Amino acid sequence: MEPLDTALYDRPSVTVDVVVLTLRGGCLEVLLVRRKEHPFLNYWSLPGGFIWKGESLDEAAARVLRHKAGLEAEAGRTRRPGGHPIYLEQLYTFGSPNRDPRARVISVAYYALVEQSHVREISEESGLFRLLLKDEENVAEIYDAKGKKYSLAFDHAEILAVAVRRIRGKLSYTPIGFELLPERFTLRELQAVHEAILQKKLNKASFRRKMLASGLLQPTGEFERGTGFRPAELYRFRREA
Amino acid sequence: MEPLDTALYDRPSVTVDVVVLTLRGGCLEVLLVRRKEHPFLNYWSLPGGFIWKGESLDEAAARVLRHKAGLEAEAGRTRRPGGHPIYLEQLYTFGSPNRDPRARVISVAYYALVEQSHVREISEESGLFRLLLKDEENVAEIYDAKGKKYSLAFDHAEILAVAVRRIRGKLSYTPIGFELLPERFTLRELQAVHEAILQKKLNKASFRRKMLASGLLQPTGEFERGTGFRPAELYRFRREA
DNA sequence: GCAATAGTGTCTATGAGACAGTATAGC
DNA sequence: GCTATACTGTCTCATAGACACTATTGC
Repeated sequence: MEPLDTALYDRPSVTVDVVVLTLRGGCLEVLLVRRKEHPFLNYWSLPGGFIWKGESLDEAAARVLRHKAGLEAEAGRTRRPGGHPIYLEQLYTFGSPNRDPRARVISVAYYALVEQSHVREISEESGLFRLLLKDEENVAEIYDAKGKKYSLAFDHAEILAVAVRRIRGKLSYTPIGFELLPERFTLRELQAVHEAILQKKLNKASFRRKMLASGLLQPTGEFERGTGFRPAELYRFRREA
Repeated sequence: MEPLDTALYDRPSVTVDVVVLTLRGGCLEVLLVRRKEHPFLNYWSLPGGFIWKGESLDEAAARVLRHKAGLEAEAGRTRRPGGHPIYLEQLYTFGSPNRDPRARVISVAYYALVEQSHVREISEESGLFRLLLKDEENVAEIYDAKGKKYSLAFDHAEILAVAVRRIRGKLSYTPIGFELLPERFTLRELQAVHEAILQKKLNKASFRRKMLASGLLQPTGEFERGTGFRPAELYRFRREA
């Protein structure tokens, strides 16, 4: 077997960028990190990194999640601190020839769904930003808590747009809203997650019926406490199904 | 701006592989090419190629479609010989560290939907093969016209499995079946496409209602000829919608 | 009792499947 | 007339939205 002649072709660098999504205050938010290098010095950007030798794409994404987002992970099986895995899925691969001004860099984008309490608080180097995607737009908009708008490094605003569209589409046939909630949650909380992602109000009775009929929710027999009104039952996601 | 230090990281080669799907004899088929090099010498494989400098991933996929599958294309806008574009979409990126025994090769897979008459006839170097994906399997099976089964090069049987699952999912919320048919077609032909992809019989009246209600079909006022039974009206896909 | 939300029941509209019935081509 | 398929009408069933009604908590 002769060695592969790679000199004839472009030899791009390949990175993995991870869109870490969470829910806070009824809004979809994304974890961004501040760049410490040129180009786009001091711009906010998606956490990412180059692929290492001997590492699969999934493993690289889990490593980025662990090192850059502080989310515990095992090789290939990223886990929440609590124990069960963080939702992590490949999104799309971005490879416009000039998306990085330094060199040819192809980015395999992933997205992760994380419960808000597991994400580090905002700091100088990283933070959660509100994520807004208008219909018909192909770039997402990013705001901090004060409502200030930011431009992102590279084509990361486009990657975010693809991520939001993907999760909206996915939600319409899969109830992945769980992944943004603690292990036990009420149906009201789950409905709020769906409403925040889909950006529209849902019918309460219908939402309950559909969720319970799916067989994916397991009632725990326990209830909320100290709500000031009738407490709702807590459910758990049946991951085996 | 300092140059990117790429020596610290793995520098994989990046290829594009295209799953060209078509419909023949009521079955989903895929275009494969025979390898002329090691590894997997003489094995059938997906048409593919390395990414060139200055070329986007979409453009690379269109080029592979044009050169290796003989399907006319313009930069970024692959077109059928007749005039309207061939459906071409990014599928998934495969990057297991040992998927190519020679070197680290990451493959960005695309899939294309093509009318059967536009695909070259079977030859020594390329041909159409019947494509079968069993439930719960993560590799597809490949058969020639005589029913002989083949093993594919690299992880291409896995790529095909992902492609079949993607098109099945897509069909349930988008009527991409057109893309496998000539410009004008009957509702019976369209239904046959859906049945072949989804691997199940559909209700005729219901299928008609749904398709006509979608507003995506334009009646031409013309009819089939020489069928031996009542001829059906020919429809056209309204691409502007 | 009041406020607020949990959880249920009922009506309606919509859309899919089943199936029968009429229409139209070649023979 | 016969056959095969096109195309339509109707019934039923499942599901979603609308909305009202009862239940349960803290105050």
